[in-house]
Amino acid sequence: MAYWLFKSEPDVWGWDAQVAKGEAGEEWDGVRNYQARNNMRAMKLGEKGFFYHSRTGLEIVGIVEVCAEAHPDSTTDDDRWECVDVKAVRPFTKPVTLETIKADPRLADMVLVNNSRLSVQPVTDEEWKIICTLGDTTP
DNA sequence: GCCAACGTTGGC
DNA sequence: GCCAACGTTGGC
Repeated sequence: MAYWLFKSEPDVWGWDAQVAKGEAGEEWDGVRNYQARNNMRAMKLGEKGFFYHSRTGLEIVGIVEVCAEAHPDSTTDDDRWECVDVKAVRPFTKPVTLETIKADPRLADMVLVNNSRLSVQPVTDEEWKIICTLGDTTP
């Protein structure tokens, strides 16, 4: 069971919008980066990921679950691009800010810290547990 | 709003 | 196949 992190600008697609989609979930479309796409191709049904607000939020606000494995991105005719569907699982009691993550030496190797431009990233089991604890939610 | 970092494109 | 130019992302 792998863990992931999805990044989005809250003005464009935020946690509230994700929650509004309910159980049906929504395509994580618009990704035009091979590394991010490859990460989505590796995702299995039921795997979980963090939902991160970039640019105007800079914090992890909740947990989403993969509810459809990789399929063609409906927002383009270019067959190189695929995406998964995700649905909101639960919000964090306390959002975990980038500042908090950077300040924690145990999280120094996170992709979020070292490659901030990658919009879909893997998260290790250990990082997952630590951040869930910081966010006051069950892993 | 700025700008550094990164990824992609395209001419050679 | 290289690399300069360009566009985009995201933290500040």
